[in-house]
Amino acid sequence: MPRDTLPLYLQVKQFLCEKIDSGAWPEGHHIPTEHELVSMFKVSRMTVNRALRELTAAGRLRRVPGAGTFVTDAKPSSGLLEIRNIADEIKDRGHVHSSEVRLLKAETANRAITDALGLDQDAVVFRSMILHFEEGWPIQLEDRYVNPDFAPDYLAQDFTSTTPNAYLMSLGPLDRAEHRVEAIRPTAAVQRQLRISADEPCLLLHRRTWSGRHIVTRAWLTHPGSRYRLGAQFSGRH
Amino acid sequence: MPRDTLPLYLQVKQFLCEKIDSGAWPEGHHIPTEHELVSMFKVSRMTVNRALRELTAAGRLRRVPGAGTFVTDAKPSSGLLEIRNIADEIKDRGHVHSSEVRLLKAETANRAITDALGLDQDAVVFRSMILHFEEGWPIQLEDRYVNPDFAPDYLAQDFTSTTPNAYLMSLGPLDRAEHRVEAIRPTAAVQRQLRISADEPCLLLHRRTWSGRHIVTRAWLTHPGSRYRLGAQFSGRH
DNA sequence: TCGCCCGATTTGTATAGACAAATATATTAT
DNA sequence: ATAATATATTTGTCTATACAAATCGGGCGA
Repeated sequence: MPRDTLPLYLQVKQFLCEKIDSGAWPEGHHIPTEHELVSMFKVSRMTVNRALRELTAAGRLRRVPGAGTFVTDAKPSSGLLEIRNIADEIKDRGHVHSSEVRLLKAETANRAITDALGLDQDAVVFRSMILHFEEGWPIQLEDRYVNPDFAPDYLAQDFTSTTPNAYLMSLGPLDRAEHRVEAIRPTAAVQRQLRISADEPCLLLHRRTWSGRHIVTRAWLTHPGSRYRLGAQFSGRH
Repeated sequence: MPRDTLPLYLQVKQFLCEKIDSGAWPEGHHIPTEHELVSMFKVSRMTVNRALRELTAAGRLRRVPGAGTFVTDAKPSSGLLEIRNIADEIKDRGHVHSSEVRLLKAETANRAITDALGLDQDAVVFRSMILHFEEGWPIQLEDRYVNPDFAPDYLAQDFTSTTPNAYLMSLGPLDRAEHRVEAIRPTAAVQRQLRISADEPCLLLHRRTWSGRHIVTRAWLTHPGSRYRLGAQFSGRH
Protein backbone atom coordinates (compact mmCIF):
# COMPACT_ATOMS: atom_id res chain seq x y z
CA MET A 1 0.00 0.00 0.00
CA PRO A 2 2.58 2.60 -1.04
CA ARG A 3 1.46 6.15 -0.76
CA ASP A 4 2.64 9.59 -1.68
CA THR A 5 3.32 10.62 1.89
CA LEU A 6 4.85 8.67 4.74
CA PRO A 7 2.29 7.22 7.18
CA LEU A 8 1.85 9.39 10.23
CA TYR A 9 3.10 6.83 12.72
CA LEU A 10 6.29 6.49 10.68
CA GLN A 11 6.74 10.24 10.68
CA VAL A 12 6.59 10.18 14.46
CA LYS A 13 9.04 7.27 14.61
CA GLN A 14 11.40 9.10 12.27
CA PHE A 15 11.28 12.23 14.40
CA LEU A 16 12.04 10.28 17.57
CA CYS A 17 14.86 8.29 15.96
CA GLU A 18 16.52 11.46 14.73
CA LYS A 19 16.44 12.93 18.21
CA ILE A 20 18.03 9.82 19.65
CA ASP A 21 20.57 9.27 16.90
CA SER A 22 21.68 12.88 16.87
CA GLY A 23 22.31 12.74 20.59
CA ALA A 24 19.82 15.53 21.25
CA TRP A 25 18.09 13.09 23.57
CA PRO A 26 20.81 11.22 25.47
CA GLU A 27 20.45 7.89 27.20
CA GLY A 28 17.86 7.99 29.93
CA HIS A 29 16.27 11.18 28.61
CA HIS A 30 12.58 11.63 29.39
CA ILE A 31 11.00 12.13 25.99
CA PRO A 32 7.75 14.04 25.42
CA THR A 33 4.61 12.36 26.69
CA GLU A 34 2.06 10.88 24.34
CA HIS A 35 -0.16 13.88 24.94
CA GLU A 36 2.63 16.29 24.00
CA LEU A 37 3.45 14.37 20.84
CA VAL A 38 -0.25 14.41 19.95
CA SER A 39 -0.19 18.20 20.19
CA MET A 40 3.09 18.46 18.26
CA PHE A 41 2.03 16.29 15.34
CA LYS A 42 -1.72 16.94 15.41
CA VAL A 43 -2.44 13.22 15.27
CA SER A 44 -4.47 10.93 17.48
CA ARG A 45 -3.03 9.34 20.57
CA MET A 46 -3.36 5.86 19.06
CA THR A 47 -1.01 6.89 16.27
CA VAL A 48 1.57 8.24 18.69
CA ASN A 49 1.12 5.18 20.86
CA ARG A 50 1.86 2.90 17.95
CA ALA A 51 5.05 4.73 17.13
CA LEU A 52 6.21 4.56 20.74
CA ARG A 53 5.20 0.93 21.09
CA GLU A 54 7.17 -0.10 18.03
CA LEU A 55 10.26 1.78 19.11
CA THR A 56 9.96 0.12 22.50
CA ALA A 57 9.75 -3.28 20.84
CA ALA A 58 12.83 -2.35 18.85
CA GLY A 59 14.64 -1.65 22.10
CA ARG A 60 15.19 2.05 21.57
CA LEU A 61 12.74 3.27 24.22
CA ARG A 62 11.74 2.13 27.65
CA ARG A 63 8.26 2.93 28.91
CA VAL A 64 7.17 3.10 32.56
CA PRO A 65 3.43 3.32 33.19
CA GLY A 66 2.67 6.40 35.18
CA ALA A 67 6.19 7.75 34.85
CA GLY A 68 7.03 8.34 31.22
CA THR A 69 9.04 7.17 28.24
CA PHE A 70 12.82 7.17 28.27
CA VAL A 71 15.66 6.67 25.81
CA THR A 72 17.10 3.23 26.32
CA ASP A 73 20.35 3.12 28.23
CA ALA A 74 21.89 0.21 26.37
CA LYS A 75 22.43 0.88 22.71
CA PRO A 76 21.48 -2.09 20.59
CA SER A 77 24.55 -4.13 19.95
CA SER A 78 25.60 -5.22 16.52
CA GLY A 79 23.77 -8.06 14.90
CA LEU A 80 25.66 -11.28 14.62
CA LEU A 81 22.90 -12.84 12.60
CA GLU A 82 22.88 -10.31 9.91
CA ILE A 83 25.87 -10.13 7.68
CA ARG A 84 26.43 -6.46 8.08
CA ASN A 85 29.37 -4.46 7.10
CA ILE A 86 31.23 -2.73 9.85
CA ALA A 87 30.67 0.69 8.32
CA ASP A 88 26.89 0.50 8.64
CA GLU A 89 27.20 -0.85 12.12
CA ILE A 90 29.31 2.09 13.22
CA LYS A 91 27.07 4.58 11.46
CA ASP A 92 24.04 3.08 13.21
CA ARG A 93 25.75 3.88 16.47
CA GLY A 94 25.94 7.47 15.29
CA HIS A 95 29.71 7.35 15.01
CA VAL A 96 32.15 8.18 12.25
CA HIS A 97 33.60 5.32 10.25
CA SER A 98 36.81 5.49 8.28
CA SER A 99 39.13 2.87 6.88
CA GLU A 100 42.61 2.36 5.50
CA VAL A 101 43.56 -0.21 2.91
CA ARG A 102 46.70 -1.91 4.14
CA LEU A 103 46.97 -4.53 1.42
CA LEU A 104 45.18 -5.26 -1.83
CA LYS A 105 46.75 -7.71 -4.24
CA ALA A 106 46.62 -11.07 -5.95
CA GLU A 107 48.62 -13.89 -4.44
CA THR A 108 49.09 -17.61 -4.81
CA ALA A 109 47.40 -18.86 -1.70
CA ASN A 110 48.32 -21.90 0.27
CA ARG A 111 46.44 -25.14 0.14
CA ALA A 112 44.09 -24.34 3.03
CA ILE A 113 42.83 -21.20 1.33
CA THR A 114 42.36 -22.65 -2.13
CA ASP A 115 40.57 -25.63 -0.68
CA ALA A 116 38.24 -23.38 1.21
CA LEU A 117 37.47 -21.33 -1.88
CA GLY A 118 36.99 -24.44 -3.99
CA LEU A 119 39.88 -23.61 -6.31
CA ASP A 120 42.77 -25.59 -7.75
CA GLN A 121 45.99 -25.75 -5.84
CA ASP A 122 48.36 -22.89 -6.74
CA ALA A 123 45.44 -20.84 -8.05
CA VAL A 124 45.72 -17.09 -7.71
CA VAL A 125 43.35 -15.48 -5.21
CA PHE A 126 42.72 -11.89 -4.18
CA ARG A 127 43.60 -10.69 -0.73
CA SER A 128 42.78 -7.51 1.11
CA MET A 129 43.66 -6.22 4.52
CA ILE A 130 41.64 -3.25 5.68
CA LEU A 131 41.74 -1.46 8.99
CA HIS A 132 38.43 0.04 10.12
CA PHE A 133 38.17 2.96 12.53
CA GLU A 134 35.34 4.12 14.75
CA GLU A 135 35.77 7.75 15.75
CA GLY A 136 39.41 7.43 14.78
CA TRP A 137 40.05 4.33 16.89
CA PRO A 138 40.94 1.02 15.24
CA ILE A 139 37.96 -1.24 15.74
CA GLN A 140 38.43 -4.03 13.22
CA LEU A 141 41.24 -5.54 11.23
CA GLU A 142 39.75 -7.27 8.22
CA ASP A 143 41.91 -9.89 6.54
CA ARG A 144 40.09 -11.31 3.55
CA TYR A 145 40.58 -13.78 0.71
CA VAL A 146 38.28 -13.52 -2.29
CA ASN A 147 37.45 -15.94 -5.06
CA PRO A 148 38.49 -14.22 -8.34
CA ASP A 149 35.85 -16.12 -10.28
CA PHE A 150 33.15 -14.35 -8.32
CA ALA A 151 34.72 -10.89 -8.19
CA PRO A 152 37.19 -10.48 -11.07
CA ASP A 153 37.39 -6.70 -10.59
CA TYR A 154 37.99 -6.89 -6.85
CA LEU A 155 41.45 -5.35 -7.00
CA ALA A 156 40.19 -2.27 -8.85
CA GLN A 157 37.79 -1.22 -6.13
CA ASP A 158 38.21 1.72 -3.76
CA PHE A 159 37.63 0.17 -0.37
CA THR A 160 37.82 3.43 1.53
CA SER A 161 34.46 4.47 0.08
CA THR A 162 32.76 1.07 0.09
CA THR A 163 33.48 -2.02 2.14
CA PRO A 164 34.42 -5.36 0.59
CA ASN A 165 31.31 -6.88 2.04
CA ALA A 166 29.06 -4.28 0.42
CA TYR A 167 30.90 -4.67 -2.89
CA LEU A 168 30.64 -8.44 -2.91
CA MET A 169 26.97 -8.31 -2.04
CA SER A 170 26.38 -6.01 -4.99
CA LEU A 171 27.80 -8.64 -7.36
CA GLY A 172 25.35 -11.36 -6.51
CA PRO A 173 23.34 -13.02 -3.80
CA LEU A 174 25.39 -14.26 -0.87
CA ASP A 175 23.10 -16.90 0.49
CA ARG A 176 24.96 -18.62 3.25
CA ALA A 177 27.48 -17.64 5.83
CA GLU A 178 29.29 -19.49 8.54
CA HIS A 179 30.73 -17.79 11.56
CA ARG A 180 33.08 -18.79 14.28
CA VAL A 181 34.00 -16.68 17.24
CA GLU A 182 37.15 -17.02 19.29
CA ALA A 183 38.97 -15.14 21.98
CA ILE A 184 42.64 -14.92 21.08
CA ARG A 185 45.89 -13.23 21.98
CA PRO A 186 46.85 -10.67 19.36
CA THR A 187 49.82 -11.39 17.16
CA ALA A 188 52.54 -8.78 16.97
CA ALA A 189 51.18 -7.49 13.67
CA VAL A 190 47.66 -7.23 15.07
CA GLN A 191 48.94 -5.41 18.15
CA ARG A 192 50.59 -2.81 15.95
CA GLN A 193 47.61 -2.33 13.67
CA LEU A 194 44.94 -2.17 16.37
CA ARG A 195 47.26 -0.18 18.67
CA ILE A 196 46.81 -2.53 21.61
CA SER A 197 49.13 -4.21 24.06
CA ALA A 198 50.11 -7.86 24.01
CA ASP A 199 47.93 -8.75 26.96
CA GLU A 200 44.73 -7.34 25.50
CA PRO A 201 42.42 -10.15 24.41
CA CYS A 202 40.93 -9.95 20.94
CA LEU A 203 37.67 -11.15 19.53
CA LEU A 204 38.26 -13.01 16.28
CA LEU A 205 35.25 -13.45 14.02
CA HIS A 206 35.92 -15.98 11.31
CA ARG A 207 33.50 -15.81 8.42
CA ARG A 208 32.96 -17.88 5.31
CA THR A 209 30.40 -16.80 2.75
CA TRP A 210 28.80 -18.86 0.02
CA SER A 211 27.04 -17.98 -3.19
CA GLY A 212 25.35 -21.10 -4.44
CA ARG A 213 27.74 -23.97 -3.86
CA HIS A 214 30.97 -21.99 -4.03
CA ILE A 215 32.67 -20.07 -1.29
CA VAL A 216 33.00 -16.46 -2.30
CA THR A 217 35.15 -15.12 0.45
CA ARG A 218 36.80 -16.05 3.67
CA ALA A 219 37.53 -13.37 6.20
CA TRP A 220 39.17 -12.98 9.59
CA LEU A 221 37.83 -10.02 11.49
CA THR A 222 39.84 -9.14 14.58
CA HIS A 223 38.48 -6.71 17.16
CA PRO A 224 40.13 -5.33 20.26
CA GLY A 225 38.36 -6.86 23.25
CA SER A 226 38.20 -3.60 25.11
CA ARG A 227 36.49 -1.69 22.35
CA TYR A 228 34.10 -4.16 20.79
CA ARG A 229 31.18 -6.38 21.59
CA LEU A 230 29.27 -8.65 19.35
CA GLY A 231 25.58 -8.84 19.98
CA ALA A 232 22.58 -10.74 18.73
CA GLN A 233 18.92 -10.93 19.47
CA PHE A 234 16.45 -13.68 18.85
CA SER A 235 12.77 -13.33 19.25
CA GLY A 236 10.35 -16.15 19.08
CA ARG A 237 6.68 -16.30 19.46
CA HIS A 238 5.21 -13.33 21.31
CA MET B 1 0.36 -3.13 34.19
CA PRO B 2 -0.22 -6.78 35.18
CA ARG B 3 -3.80 -7.80 35.23
CA ASP B 4 -5.86 -10.78 36.23
CA THR B 5 -6.63 -11.76 32.66
CA LEU B 6 -4.38 -11.75 29.62
CA PRO B 7 -4.90 -8.73 27.33
CA LEU B 8 -7.19 -9.52 24.45
CA TYR B 9 -4.60 -8.98 21.74
CA LEU B 10 -2.30 -11.45 23.50
CA GLN B 11 -5.11 -13.99 23.66
CA VAL B 12 -5.46 -13.70 19.91
CA LYS B 13 -1.71 -14.03 19.44
CA GLN B 14 -1.66 -17.08 21.68
CA PHE B 15 -4.46 -18.72 19.72
CA LEU B 16 -2.70 -18.11 16.43
CA CYS B 17 0.67 -19.33 17.72
CA GLU B 18 -0.86 -22.54 18.98
CA LYS B 19 -2.40 -23.22 15.59
CA ILE B 20 0.93 -22.65 13.89
CA ASP B 21 3.08 -24.49 16.42
CA SER B 22 0.80 -27.50 16.52
CA GLY B 23 0.94 -27.79 12.77
CA ALA B 24 -2.81 -27.36 12.43
CA TRP B 25 -2.00 -24.46 10.14
CA PRO B 26 0.90 -25.53 7.93
CA GLU B 27 3.26 -23.23 6.07
CA GLY B 28 1.44 -21.09 3.56
CA HIS B 29 -1.94 -21.68 5.17
CA HIS B 30 -4.50 -18.92 4.68
CA ILE B 31 -5.50 -18.03 8.22
CA PRO B 32 -8.89 -16.50 9.13
CA THR B 33 -9.44 -12.93 8.02
CA GLU B 34 -9.49 -10.08 10.50
CA HIS B 35 -13.25 -9.99 10.21
CA GLU B 36 -13.53 -13.68 11.05
CA LEU B 37 -11.21 -13.33 14.05
CA VAL B 38 -13.30 -10.39 15.21
CA SER B 39 -16.36 -12.65 15.16
CA MET B 40 -14.53 -15.51 16.85
CA PHE B 41 -13.12 -13.47 19.72
CA LYS B 42 -15.82 -10.79 19.96
CA VAL B 43 -13.21 -8.05 19.94
CA SER B 44 -12.71 -5.01 17.77
CA ARG B 45 -10.84 -5.17 14.51
CA MET B 46 -8.08 -2.92 15.87
CA THR B 47 -7.32 -5.52 18.52
CA VAL B 48 -7.13 -8.32 16.00
CA ASN B 49 -5.09 -6.11 13.72
CA ARG B 50 -2.56 -5.48 16.46
CA ALA B 51 -2.14 -9.19 17.12
CA LEU B 52 -1.63 -9.91 13.42
CA ARG B 53 0.71 -6.96 12.98
CA GLU B 54 2.94 -8.07 15.81
CA LEU B 55 3.10 -11.65 14.60
CA THR B 56 3.99 -10.33 11.17
CA ALA B 57 6.79 -8.25 12.67
CA ALA B 58 7.97 -11.37 14.49
CA GLY B 59 8.17 -13.15 11.14
CA ARG B 60 5.52 -15.75 11.80
CA LEU B 61 2.89 -14.39 9.41
CA ARG B 62 2.95 -12.78 6.01
CA ARG B 63 0.20 -10.35 5.07
CA VAL B 64 -0.88 -9.40 1.55
CA PRO B 65 -3.24 -6.45 1.24
CA GLY B 66 -6.37 -7.50 -0.53
CA ALA B 67 -5.44 -11.17 -0.44
CA GLY B 68 -5.12 -12.38 3.14
CA THR B 69 -2.78 -13.48 5.88
CA PHE B 70 -0.62 -16.56 5.56
CA VAL B 71 1.60 -18.68 7.77
CA THR B 72 5.23 -17.89 6.98
CA ASP B 73 7.00 -20.47 4.87
CA ALA B 74 10.42 -20.11 6.47
CA LYS B 75 10.64 -21.34 10.02
CA PRO B 76 12.59 -19.02 12.27
CA SER B 77 16.24 -19.93 11.91
CA SER B 78 17.67 -20.23 15.35
CA GLY B 79 20.86 -21.03 13.55
CA LEU B 80 23.37 -18.79 15.12
CA LEU B 81 24.06 -18.69 18.78
CA GLU B 82 21.35 -21.20 19.32
CA ILE B 83 20.25 -21.51 22.87
CA ARG B 84 21.88 -24.85 23.45
CA ASN B 85 22.97 -26.16 26.70
CA ILE B 86 26.63 -26.88 26.97
CA ALA B 87 26.00 -30.50 27.89
CA ASP B 88 24.32 -31.29 24.58
CA GLU B 89 27.01 -29.44 22.71
CA ILE B 90 29.75 -31.49 24.32
CA LYS B 91 27.87 -34.74 23.80
CA ASP B 92 27.41 -33.87 20.14
CA ARG B 93 31.17 -33.74 19.87
CA GLY B 94 31.27 -37.24 21.24
CA HIS B 95 32.88 -36.13 24.47
CA VAL B 96 32.04 -36.66 28.10
CA HIS B 97 30.32 -33.86 29.96
CA SER B 98 30.38 -33.40 33.69
CA SER B 99 29.67 -30.50 35.97
CA GLU B 100 30.17 -29.26 39.49
CA VAL B 101 27.81 -26.94 41.33
CA ARG B 102 29.98 -24.29 42.94
CA LEU B 103 27.17 -22.14 44.32
CA LEU B 104 23.41 -22.42 44.57
CA LYS B 105 21.59 -20.03 46.86
CA ALA B 106 19.23 -17.14 47.25
CA GLU B 107 20.73 -13.70 47.62
CA THR B 108 19.66 -10.09 47.69
CA ALA B 109 20.97 -8.87 44.39
CA ASN B 110 22.15 -5.41 43.58
CA ARG B 111 20.13 -2.88 41.69
CA ALA B 112 21.49 -3.81 38.25
CA ILE B 113 20.36 -7.40 38.62
CA THR B 114 16.91 -6.69 40.01
CA ASP B 115 16.33 -4.09 37.32
CA ALA B 116 17.30 -6.58 34.67
CA LEU B 117 14.95 -9.21 36.07
CA GLY B 118 12.14 -6.69 36.48
CA LEU B 119 11.99 -7.10 40.27
CA ASP B 120 11.78 -4.67 43.13
CA GLN B 121 14.96 -3.35 44.59
CA ASP B 122 16.29 -5.54 47.42
CA ALA B 123 14.26 -8.47 46.09
CA VAL B 124 15.72 -11.91 46.64
CA VAL B 125 16.94 -13.69 43.54
CA PHE B 126 18.42 -17.12 42.94
CA ARG B 127 22.00 -17.50 41.86
CA SER B 128 23.95 -20.47 40.64
CA MET B 129 27.54 -20.95 39.62
CA ILE B 130 28.27 -24.15 37.79
CA LEU B 131 31.51 -25.33 36.26
CA HIS B 132 31.20 -27.51 33.18
CA PHE B 133 33.85 -29.98 32.07
CA GLU B 134 34.59 -31.55 28.71
CA GLU B 135 36.61 -34.72 29.07
CA GLY B 136 37.56 -33.54 32.52
CA TRP B 137 38.75 -30.09 31.40
CA PRO B 138 36.93 -26.96 32.53
CA ILE B 139 35.18 -25.57 29.47
CA GLN B 140 32.59 -23.18 30.84
CA LEU B 141 31.96 -21.25 34.02
CA GLU B 142 28.27 -20.48 34.22
CA ASP B 143 27.27 -17.64 36.55
CA ARG B 144 23.51 -17.23 36.54
CA TYR B 145 20.79 -15.17 38.19
CA VAL B 146 17.23 -16.48 38.04
CA ASN B 147 13.89 -14.78 38.61
CA PRO B 148 12.24 -16.64 41.54
CA ASP B 149 8.78 -15.80 40.22
CA PHE B 150 9.47 -17.92 37.16
CA ALA B 151 11.32 -20.78 38.83
CA PRO B 152 10.38 -20.94 42.54
CA ASP B 153 11.89 -24.43 42.94
CA TYR B 154 15.19 -23.54 41.30
CA LEU B 155 17.27 -24.10 44.41
CA ALA B 156 15.96 -27.63 44.84
CA GLN B 157 17.22 -28.88 41.49
CA ASP B 158 20.15 -31.19 40.92
CA PHE B 159 22.21 -29.37 38.34
CA THR B 160 24.73 -32.14 37.89
CA SER B 161 22.11 -34.22 36.10
CA THR B 162 20.33 -31.45 34.24
CA THR B 163 21.52 -28.00 33.23
CA PRO B 164 19.82 -24.81 34.43
CA ASN B 165 18.97 -23.94 30.84
CA ALA B 166 17.20 -27.24 30.28
CA TYR B 167 15.35 -26.93 33.57
CA LEU B 168 14.18 -23.39 32.85
CA MET B 169 13.00 -24.32 29.39
CA SER B 170 10.93 -27.11 30.88
CA LEU B 171 9.03 -24.60 33.03
CA GLY B 172 7.64 -22.53 30.21
CA PRO B 173 8.31 -21.02 26.82
CA LEU B 174 11.42 -18.90 26.66
CA ASP B 175 10.59 -16.73 23.74
CA ARG B 176 13.37 -14.20 23.46
CA ALA B 177 17.04 -14.18 24.11
CA GLU B 178 19.72 -11.58 23.77
CA HIS B 179 23.37 -12.42 23.48
CA ARG B 180 26.53 -10.47 23.68
CA VAL B 181 29.99 -11.81 23.09
CA GLU B 182 33.18 -10.31 24.43
CA ALA B 183 36.81 -11.17 24.67
CA ILE B 184 38.03 -10.49 28.19
CA ARG B 185 40.89 -11.05 30.56
CA PRO B 186 39.97 -13.62 33.20
CA THR B 187 39.53 -12.46 36.76
CA ALA B 188 41.50 -14.22 39.45
CA ALA B 189 38.48 -16.30 40.42
CA VAL B 190 37.88 -17.32 36.82
CA GLN B 191 41.56 -18.22 36.37
CA ARG B 192 41.36 -20.55 39.35
CA GLN B 193 38.10 -22.18 38.30
CA LEU B 194 38.98 -22.66 34.63
CA ARG B 195 42.60 -23.55 35.51
CA ILE B 196 44.08 -21.02 33.15
CA SER B 197 46.80 -18.40 33.38
CA ALA B 198 46.21 -14.67 33.67
CA ASP B 199 47.25 -13.99 30.08
CA GLU B 200 44.83 -16.43 28.52
CA PRO B 201 41.96 -14.56 26.85
CA CYS B 202 38.44 -15.69 27.63
CA LEU B 203 35.28 -15.68 25.60
CA LEU B 204 32.43 -14.23 27.64
CA LEU B 205 28.93 -14.97 26.43
CA HIS B 206 26.38 -12.76 28.11
CA ARG B 207 22.82 -14.00 27.80
CA ARG B 208 19.45 -12.59 28.82
CA THR B 209 16.31 -14.67 28.36
CA TRP B 210 12.71 -13.50 28.33
CA SER B 211 9.42 -15.23 28.88
CA GLY B 212 6.66 -12.88 27.88
CA ARG B 213 7.58 -9.46 29.09
CA HIS B 214 9.75 -10.52 32.01
CA ILE B 215 13.36 -11.51 32.03
CA VAL B 216 13.68 -15.02 33.37
CA THR B 217 17.39 -15.36 33.72
CA ARG B 218 20.62 -13.57 33.12
CA ALA B 219 23.78 -15.56 32.67
CA TRP B 220 27.48 -15.00 32.15
CA LEU B 221 29.18 -17.91 30.42
CA THR B 222 32.95 -17.73 30.45
CA HIS B 223 35.04 -20.02 28.26
CA PRO B 224 38.79 -20.38 28.06
CA GLY B 225 39.89 -18.98 24.69
CA SER B 226 42.26 -21.84 24.03
CA ARG B 227 39.69 -24.56 24.48
CA TYR B 228 36.51 -23.11 23.08
CA ARG B 229 35.01 -21.73 19.92
CA LEU B 230 31.56 -20.48 19.30
CA GLY B 231 30.22 -21.57 15.97
CA ALA B 232 27.27 -20.44 13.99
CA GLN B 233 25.71 -20.87 10.66
CA PHE B 234 23.30 -18.61 9.01
CA SER B 235 21.55 -18.98 5.74
CA GLY B 236 19.06 -16.66 4.21
CA ARG B 237 18.84 -13.66 2.07
CA HIS B 238 20.72 -10.49 2.75
C1' DT C 1 -12.64 -17.77 -25.78
C1' DC C 2 -10.17 -13.98 -24.30
C1' DG C 3 -9.68 -9.64 -22.16
C1' DC C 4 -11.54 -5.81 -19.54
C1' DC C 5 -14.13 -3.53 -16.03
C1' DC C 6 -16.60 -3.36 -11.83
C1' DG C 7 -17.74 -4.73 -7.36
C1' DA C 8 -16.67 -7.48 -3.16
C1' DT C 9 -13.20 -8.76 -0.04
C1' DT C 10 -9.15 -7.92 2.70
C1' DT C 11 -5.56 -5.43 4.65
C1' DG C 12 -3.38 -0.59 6.07
C1' DT C 13 -3.88 3.48 8.37
C1' DA C 14 -6.17 6.90 11.22
C1' DT C 15 -9.47 9.07 14.60
C1' DA C 16 -11.92 10.17 18.98
C1' DG C 17 -13.22 8.53 22.98
C1' DA C 18 -13.18 5.53 27.13
C1' DC C 19 -11.59 3.15 31.27
C1' DA C 20 -7.81 0.83 33.97
C1' DA C 21 -3.39 0.63 36.18
C1' DA C 22 1.02 2.44 37.70
C1' DT C 23 3.52 6.29 39.11
C1' DA C 24 4.43 10.97 40.70
C1' DT C 25 3.08 15.02 43.20
C1' DA C 26 0.72 17.72 46.37
C1' DT C 27 -1.95 17.88 50.51
C1' DT C 28 -3.22 16.69 55.00
C1' DA C 29 -2.83 14.60 59.45
C1' DT C 30 0.07 13.04 63.15
C1' DA D 1 9.46 16.73 60.09
C1' DT D 2 7.36 12.49 58.83
C1' DA D 3 3.82 9.51 57.27
C1' DA D 4 -0.51 8.66 55.20
C1' DT D 5 -3.80 10.12 51.80
C1' DA D 6 -5.82 12.24 47.87
C1' DT D 7 -5.15 14.03 43.28
C1' DA D 8 -3.07 14.55 38.83
C1' DT D 9 -0.25 12.61 35.28
C1' DT D 10 1.17 9.00 32.18
C1' DT D 11 1.01 4.74 29.98
C1' DG D 12 -1.80 0.30 28.57
C1' DT D 13 -5.62 -1.52 26.47
C1' DC D 14 -9.96 -1.51 23.89
C1' DT D 15 -13.90 -0.02 20.98
C1' DA D 16 -16.52 1.62 16.92
C1' DT D 17 -15.98 3.80 12.88
C1' DA D 18 -13.99 5.56 8.62
C1' DC D 19 -11.58 5.77 4.36
C1' DA D 20 -7.74 4.18 1.25
C1' DA D 21 -5.27 0.71 -1.34
C1' DA D 22 -4.47 -3.88 -3.12
C1' DT D 23 -6.31 -8.10 -4.67
C1' DC D 24 -9.68 -11.39 -6.26
C1' DG D 25 -13.68 -13.01 -8.76
C1' DG D 26 -17.41 -12.72 -11.79
C1' DG D 27 -19.92 -10.79 -15.54
C1' DC D 28 -19.89 -8.52 -19.78
C1' DG D 29 -18.50 -7.45 -24.38
C1' DA D 30 -15.57 -8.05 -28.42
